[in-house]
Amino acid sequence: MDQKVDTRSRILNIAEAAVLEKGFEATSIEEIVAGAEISRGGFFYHFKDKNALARAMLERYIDAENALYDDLFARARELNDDPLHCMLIGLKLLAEMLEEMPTGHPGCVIASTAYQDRLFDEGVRDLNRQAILGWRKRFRGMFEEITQVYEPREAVNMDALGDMVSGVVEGGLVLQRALREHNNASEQIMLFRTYLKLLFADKQ
Amino acid sequence: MDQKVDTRSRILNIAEAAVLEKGFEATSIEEIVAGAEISRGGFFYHFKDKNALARAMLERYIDAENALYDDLFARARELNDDPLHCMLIGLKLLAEMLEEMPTGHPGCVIASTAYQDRLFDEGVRDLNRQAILGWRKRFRGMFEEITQVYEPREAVNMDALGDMVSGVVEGGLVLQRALREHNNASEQIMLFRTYLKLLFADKQ
DNA sequence: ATCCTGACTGTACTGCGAGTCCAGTTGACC
DNA sequence: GGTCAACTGGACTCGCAGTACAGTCAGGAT
Repeated sequence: MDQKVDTRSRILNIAEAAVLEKGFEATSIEEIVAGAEISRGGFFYHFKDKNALARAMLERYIDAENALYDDLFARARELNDDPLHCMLIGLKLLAEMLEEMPTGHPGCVIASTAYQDRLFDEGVRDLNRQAILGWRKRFRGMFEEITQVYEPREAVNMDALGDMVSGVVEGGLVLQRALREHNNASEQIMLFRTYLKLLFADKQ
Repeated sequence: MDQKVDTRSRILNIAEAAVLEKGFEATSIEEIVAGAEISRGGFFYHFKDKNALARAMLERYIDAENALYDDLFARARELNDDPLHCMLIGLKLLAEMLEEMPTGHPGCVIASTAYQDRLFDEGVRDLNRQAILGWRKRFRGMFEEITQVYEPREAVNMDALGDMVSGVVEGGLVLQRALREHNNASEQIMLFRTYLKLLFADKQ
């Protein structure tokens, strides 16, 4: 129970790698079971269909992403107590993290899921939606803290600004994937960081 | 030859609507031929396989998008000769255009293709890449014109800033699609517009 | 009038992958 | 020794992509 990873997790690991590399539809159950060294029957024992697999993968991915953000901004907070600088440091850390991934970031499952959503059931779609709404709330909260200290130079909708973090990451990953370049996402985050510096230049 | 749309275009129209609504994989040749009222043989007469269809669709989509940008910024230029204001007006027009689409923007084929790229051959992938590089060049050119008149408050990489237009649109469309909201993309564009206003605030 | 060609129709076939069904095996723990 | 969870293995259906090919049909070219 400690030495060998349990089968379900092994399936998820193999599937995640394959799906991030080539997409959900292009990944066959055949190759997943081959990679995990189980039988087709074994796969369907754990997941009633591909939809259930997608759902489990998405849940795991979202949890990991949230844990990453928690960690990143906690570290940033340790370095600087000012909410703006905390945000700026967190974004820098995020950008660095994306750059350090040798093959480039695996690519956000959110976008991939969004564009193939007819393949999935309502549960999967809703999971996706809730994840983005969660990030909106997280970042809007951080931006509201900033506005208590800094006067924004231009009026902006805080929900939209919160969404922009996710949007810039997603958009950057799309570019990176399509262009086959390696640091578009981190560059885009750094540009967004500059935006925040310009927006919150003056203390209240 | 005038009255009825030729079969190839009819196939592309039907396919485009279906693909934008539910994705490429989820669209079967069966339903395309049913919609276009032709036989399966007829379909394969025009397109050797689904890949050729994807390629033709992408070509048409990219041409349309480029024509749209040409038109938008030409109109903006008529309204104001200053390169910054031309850019700001063009983005406003783009945002308005996205909002006016009742069902929301169909969703950019670029992102969709990027995340399913293993389904496609090198030709399709390259088409995608070239399109984004074209937009990078277009917007970088516009930003360089702006910097000849306005001093940017912060140093930014002009290629990355050019990419940010595409990235913000793509990212916004991903959010919109996943959230099932209607104006995220236009909101994101307006936020990016504010960024430019802050970045190029002072004349040289 | 005839021939040719481009644009199809219609049918029959292969092959792959998802998903179902189910009978049987194996190892752990109670 | 019995029970149960975690499988294996094989046979089957179904939908869809793609192949193959024979035949039809309208409209020029000669």
